[in-house]
Amino acid sequence: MKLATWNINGARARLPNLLAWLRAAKPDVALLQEIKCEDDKFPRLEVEELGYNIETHGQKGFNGVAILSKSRLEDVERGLPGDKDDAQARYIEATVGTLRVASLYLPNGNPAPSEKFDYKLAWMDRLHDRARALLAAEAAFVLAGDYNICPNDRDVYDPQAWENDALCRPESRQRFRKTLYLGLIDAFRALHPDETAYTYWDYQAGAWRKNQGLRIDHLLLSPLAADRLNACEIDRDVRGHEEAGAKASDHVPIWCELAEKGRALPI
DNA sequence: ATGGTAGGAAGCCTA
Repeated sequence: MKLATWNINGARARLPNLLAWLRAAKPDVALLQEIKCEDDKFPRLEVEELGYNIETHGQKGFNGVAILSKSRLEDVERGLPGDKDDAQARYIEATVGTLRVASLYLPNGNPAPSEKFDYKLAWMDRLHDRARALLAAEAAFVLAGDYNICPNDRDVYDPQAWENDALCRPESRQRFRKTLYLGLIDAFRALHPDETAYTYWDYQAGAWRKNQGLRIDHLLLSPLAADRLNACEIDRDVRGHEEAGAKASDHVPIWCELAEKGRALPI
């Protein structure tokens, strides 16, 4: 199965781009972030016409996440556990076949330090606890989305210029590593250990033209999911695609291909 | 070069 994640930066403004990409890339599961609308405003009919089931966790104006799946979605959970007062729509989880998937939009956290940075770090601690609970249940799972984290300097076009940004701060990277050290793998980095590749280019200052990007969108796989990992790639060209007059998102899709069943280990 | 661009809301905020 092909599982993709994409921060589309507005589901309604980006509908032509979303439909064109779904037709071309044909993911079995697509995890979306920043739909920027309430659940009843999501362009449901147009996406359903392409054969997708849809579950959203939206809010007015900002944030908002969704899961699209060609097969049935079960046991949908909205919101990241651990703070019942958190009103921001940044997390949705569901089961597709035997796989648990989450679409997550991790807080940006700038400026650092600030209340926003504290919220980011607390959110990362909650994500760590959620990953630990899923591991304890021995589930095959993928936690994917816009992590707003550059894991290493290799993932930043200008590490020195970004060293005090919330996306690169040691506190942010430490928490990302802590979750990886539970036993999850960063699918792209596992298959492309030395490659410099980005998933985001700012709209401003000609960042795309100058290839001044960041790798901040990630697919984290549990051991049972990682055993099935065949490929992981970034749809980089999408950054330059206008569709029917709609500008590109500042993020591009990243996807992985998972074998349907566990493979024998190549010993 | 301390600007630049975009989406959604609504007469700014978030990224």
